[in-house]
Amino acid sequence: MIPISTIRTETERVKKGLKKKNFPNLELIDEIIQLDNQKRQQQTNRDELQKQLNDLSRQIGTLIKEKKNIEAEKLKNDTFFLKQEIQEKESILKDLENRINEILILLPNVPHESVPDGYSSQDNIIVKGGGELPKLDCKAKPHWELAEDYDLIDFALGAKITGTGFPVYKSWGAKLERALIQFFLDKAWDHGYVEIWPPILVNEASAFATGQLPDKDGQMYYINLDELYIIPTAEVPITNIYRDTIIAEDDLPIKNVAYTPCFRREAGSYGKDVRGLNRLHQFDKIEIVQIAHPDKSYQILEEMVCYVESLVQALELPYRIVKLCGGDLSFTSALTYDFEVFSAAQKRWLEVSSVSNFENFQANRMKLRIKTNMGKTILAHTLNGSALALPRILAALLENNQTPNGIKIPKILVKYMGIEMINKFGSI
RNA sequence: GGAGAGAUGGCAGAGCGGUUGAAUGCGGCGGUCUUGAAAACCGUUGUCCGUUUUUCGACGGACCGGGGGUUCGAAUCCCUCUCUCUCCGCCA
Repeated sequence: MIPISTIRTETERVKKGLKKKNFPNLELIDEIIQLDNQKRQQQTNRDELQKQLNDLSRQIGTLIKEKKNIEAEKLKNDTFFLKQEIQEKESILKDLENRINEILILLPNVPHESVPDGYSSQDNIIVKGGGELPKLDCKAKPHWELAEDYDLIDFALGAKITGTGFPVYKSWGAKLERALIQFFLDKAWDHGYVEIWPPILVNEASAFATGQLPDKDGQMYYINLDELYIIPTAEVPITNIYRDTIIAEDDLPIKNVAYTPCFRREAGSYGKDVRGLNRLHQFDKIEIVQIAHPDKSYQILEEMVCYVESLVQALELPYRIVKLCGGDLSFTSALTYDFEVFSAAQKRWLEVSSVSNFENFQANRMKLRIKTNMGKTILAHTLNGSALALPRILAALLENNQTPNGIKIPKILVKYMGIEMINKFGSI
């Protein structure tokens, strides 16, 4: 949620930013400023009346102590109209506040000034590429066929147990999944991220704080009986650790990493894009989260991008880093870099990570603040990134590393797998 | 799931209708003392909103788990929700 003070003091920047995000209702900005003016006016009035009442009450207190009951009763009568007036002002004030809030939660975050204009992924900018595209012969298979050939993943079985989009990993497929999780967690641990193993069900306040609600209501699974949401990403429980807290500047940056399964309803998805591991209802992801001082958050964003890059490099996957344009940016993000990995058999780039700076957008919602060394209390900046999401990494690994003799395990994972190659006759 | 107890400032812990934003202790910060440190002593110590100020600040309002009520006045009384603890039951 954009702080109202930002809207007030940087109106033009906010408008320009929201326009870049293709936000259609820019007139809401003017409306909110007007409402805010009214609200402050109203509060000043209310406070003044409240003061009068408090003064009277105090006087009544002293009078009663001095046994001057008649005078006290007189004063009591005086409070009647005052109270009524306060109540009126109070109710107007509340209405104004509610309306302001309603608008505020509808406004997406203001993008960073470096974010390119654009409407869709077509307009994103490729900032960097790396790794070599594998040369596969024309008989190369997509991962869903390889998964079946080597008995690694059973999509039909998952559909039987649960439904489509809930694959069953088996044998070396299961172990490969576990190896990746272990590798990603170990790597993050070595880079100073404190590991967290959080709940994967969260309450409404948490879902709201990170911005999933109200924006993504309907994309999350919801447990009606207990009014709990099943997390679409570890970002939700991890960032919410710091909801309603004030962190000392010297404790920054806070770096956390968590592995969790993630659940997304993906309502409205269909077609070839959802084949195999490309789009699932349940998948595994390692998420890194940082809480940072506003002055340092963009430097930290670059560091996080570098870190994620080191992961895809370690897995020897061809990748590219994409800077999202305004129209492709998520509701909460100010600047996002996507990582894409090349899936050789599908001949497509698959998104495997999204690294974002939310600036104070989430922090404002969840009242996550920093006590600076100067003694000031300011909103923190929050950042997070996938490091990494497993299914499409797995898809790319299977496809890119297929050989006539089996599927080659990347060197870095050999120690986790205990084998160098998955083949049809057991593995070596 | 059943029965009971409780929720107060960074922490511990008083207050149980009238200058109580809240005693006291610990912690934190500043100072005195010391070659330095410790100890001791003195001072200080939350958050949000608004008004005002060039800044420091000053003033006003709100906040004692959340919401509502009673009252001139509530941390204190009432209702309700949430959470925590203890005992019983169930259980990986």
